[in-house]
Amino acid sequence: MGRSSNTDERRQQIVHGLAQVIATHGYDGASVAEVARTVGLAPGLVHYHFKNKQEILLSLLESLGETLRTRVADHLAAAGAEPVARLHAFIDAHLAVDSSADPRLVACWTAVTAEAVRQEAVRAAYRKVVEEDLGVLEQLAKDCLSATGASTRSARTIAAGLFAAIEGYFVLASALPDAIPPGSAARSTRLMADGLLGPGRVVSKG
Amino acid sequence: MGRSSNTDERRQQIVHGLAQVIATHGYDGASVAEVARTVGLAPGLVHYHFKNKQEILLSLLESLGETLRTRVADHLAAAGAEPVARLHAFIDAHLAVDSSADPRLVACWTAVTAEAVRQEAVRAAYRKVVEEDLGVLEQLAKDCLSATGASTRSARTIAAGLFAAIEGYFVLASALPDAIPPGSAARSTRLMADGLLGPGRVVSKG
Amino acid sequence: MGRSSNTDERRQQIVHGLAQVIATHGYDGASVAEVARTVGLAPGLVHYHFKNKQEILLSLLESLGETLRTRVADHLAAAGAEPVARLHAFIDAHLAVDSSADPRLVACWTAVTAEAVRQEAVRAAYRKVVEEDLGVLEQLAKDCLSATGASTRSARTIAAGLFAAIEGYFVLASALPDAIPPGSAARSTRLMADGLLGPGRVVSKG
Amino acid sequence: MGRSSNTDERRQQIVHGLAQVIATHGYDGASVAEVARTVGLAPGLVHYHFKNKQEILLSLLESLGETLRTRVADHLAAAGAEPVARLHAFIDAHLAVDSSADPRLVACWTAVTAEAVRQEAVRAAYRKVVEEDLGVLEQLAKDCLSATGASTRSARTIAAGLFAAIEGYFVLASALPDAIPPGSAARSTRLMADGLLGPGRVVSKG
DNA sequence: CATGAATGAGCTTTCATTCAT
DNA sequence: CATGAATGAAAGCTCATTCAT
Repeated sequence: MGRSSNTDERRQQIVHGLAQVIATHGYDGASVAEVARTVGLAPGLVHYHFKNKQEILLSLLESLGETLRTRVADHLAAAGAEPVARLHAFIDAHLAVDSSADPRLVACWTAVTAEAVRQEAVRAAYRKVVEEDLGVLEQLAKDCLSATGASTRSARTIAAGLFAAIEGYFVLASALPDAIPPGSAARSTRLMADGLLGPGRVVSKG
Repeated sequence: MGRSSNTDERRQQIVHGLAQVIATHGYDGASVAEVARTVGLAPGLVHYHFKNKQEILLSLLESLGETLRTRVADHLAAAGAEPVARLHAFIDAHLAVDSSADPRLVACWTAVTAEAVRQEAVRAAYRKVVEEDLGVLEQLAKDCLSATGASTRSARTIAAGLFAAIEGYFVLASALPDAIPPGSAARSTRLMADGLLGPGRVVSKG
Repeated sequence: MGRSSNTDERRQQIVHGLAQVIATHGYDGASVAEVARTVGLAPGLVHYHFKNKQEILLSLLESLGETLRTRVADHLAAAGAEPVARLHAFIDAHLAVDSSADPRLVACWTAVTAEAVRQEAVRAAYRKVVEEDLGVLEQLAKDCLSATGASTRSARTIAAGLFAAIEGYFVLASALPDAIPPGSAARSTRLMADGLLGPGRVVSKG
Repeated sequence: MGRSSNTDERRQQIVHGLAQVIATHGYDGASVAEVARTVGLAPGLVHYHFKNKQEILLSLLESLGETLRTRVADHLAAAGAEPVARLHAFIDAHLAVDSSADPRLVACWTAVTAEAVRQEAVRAAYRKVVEEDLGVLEQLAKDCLSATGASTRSARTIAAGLFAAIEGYFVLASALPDAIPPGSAARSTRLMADGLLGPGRVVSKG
């Protein structure tokens, strides 16, 4: 009896709508009304499925995290066992412009990042996603260091640097796409990784 | 003749107010009223000196560009003639945490960047600032490459990569400061530069 | 024949839910959704059993009237035949803090009264309940007056005064409970009754 | 320079508007938009002068308290020194239907009372007004008791009872005006006072 | 130049009510 | 009877911008 629940798909629809609108208008500029219009729903329905606008954003963040996790897993699975190859695979998972890369997601991610700066709850969720990603990256860096007999002390710092480069490419891709020579992001980041892992590698205070 | 115009001073005050507020509330969250309150002016006065809120942002962007230009010039002047030292100076101008570094400016910059994504006029002004900075960086890269007898073809790509890393550190510093090992940003970026300039350096399509 | 209708039971449930919610949130603050949630029903079901929210309120008013009627009847039955004792019993039925007194009902009653001020239909139903109660009170006043050989002309006025005192205690109990010395309401009202019935008793225009 | 401030009169205007609307629609039913329309102001202006709707209500409560204080002072000033006469003057200040009595204010007061039940801040302000009024009433009761050589122990209880009667008449006047014999309220309340002050007067626990 | 009141559009959110299942 | 998703009309509130003084 009763209509069968379609809450999950509705929530997904709304999250998708927010992603669409955020990509071009930013979070503040994404009115609930337009999000609803974008996915063809009545405005009131949005708040039936989500307590408030922030909750949609948190849900979107979760979804972005999930997408990222999947991409990373897929690329790593295809990369084999060689540490550096795996590190490169991680970079490609984030920056390679392949068939499954969605420029809209990048714009979305940078908008979410901007919002994490000023909403505590968003920052917490953002931190979770980032730290998971950073954790994987740190482990990959460790493996690379170990393979050459180097100390793994700097793995975290290396991970942070590479993550910054990736995040920076995202921002640049959103704001000034033509400032990035086409196809250079993944390649350059691999070289930056080489630099971080090389003989002059970072050490703490000496 | 009547009292001398204080327009410039007022405009600076207002721009400064916007910077203050933007750093914590973002651009959308920065109401004209609060900006005025922050610098002790009447709300109406803001629109006497600026056509609209966006114009204040553009003025702020100009001011940020000026600050950046000065910092870079100062660091380069102190760096001497050695190409790699000059490149490191450029990096330090952006990332070194010294007495003249203002975390508020970083937050401000990332907020402005976010706005450049969606306002054409802001993007244009942002592009101008970034391209000037990128231009300097490209030249520094060229000098480094020339010094080793290498082709300068990849200078632009190298500049973009380093700029991305810097921008990424800015974003990370704003959103998740403790994800960056303290003091590591400038050092890591120098290593990334080494990687980009090294033997495996980027080449375009072959 | 199919399952027996449970409409009456459902209606009672819903009315009970409204009473619960009204007591703390007022009528406007009592959303249909929360009323339904309070009694564990689906929101849609409420409008199957009641045309609209007002109808639930009217039903609640009827229920409150019934409760009152019962309390008065019980107290009068236990009071014997002496007129003043019966009047005191009426007062106790409204104000005594005994095991069967429900502070929630008082809050509920005052909320309903407030609503009677602005909804015609509620006022009509409220009038019916009040006038029945007032009618009983007037008769009790008449009996007291007759017993002393006094004119019964002022019975209605006396009844109105006592009813006002009772209603006022209800309001005060809801809004500022600690303004009423504990246990004083019934006792004070009996004294007020003495005053109204006494030698200086009210007379109309002369 | 600049337009001279008219904030005070605007605030008064808005408070007056709320009083008008509240009297017929209750607090929840009084939309800010209608309040503004009632006094011929733009909707946005209301929130320029008041932080939110509740603040208007608190301001109204203050204004009602001031009106009450003035009425009581005026009546007491005209009453002379005789304790019972002064008590009667207090009652008249609240219940006499004279040229300065405003039925709208009564409706307003009952609506505010209803709101005090559920908004903490309103309750606090309401308590302040009521306790000042009750304090005066208690002192008047004490004076009456002292004049007859009786203990003043029950003054507070007497005051609460009379206040309840007054409040009850307010409620009744708002909800069912014709349930009160015209002109009887003040007279009956005086008699109730007689009863409370009489030989059977309230005593605590025996 | 400066003030701060005024405007009105637009936002998020709530909610009584309806309706497909 | 019952469910719970869907609707759409408010509501309170914010704010860039204008303007009388």
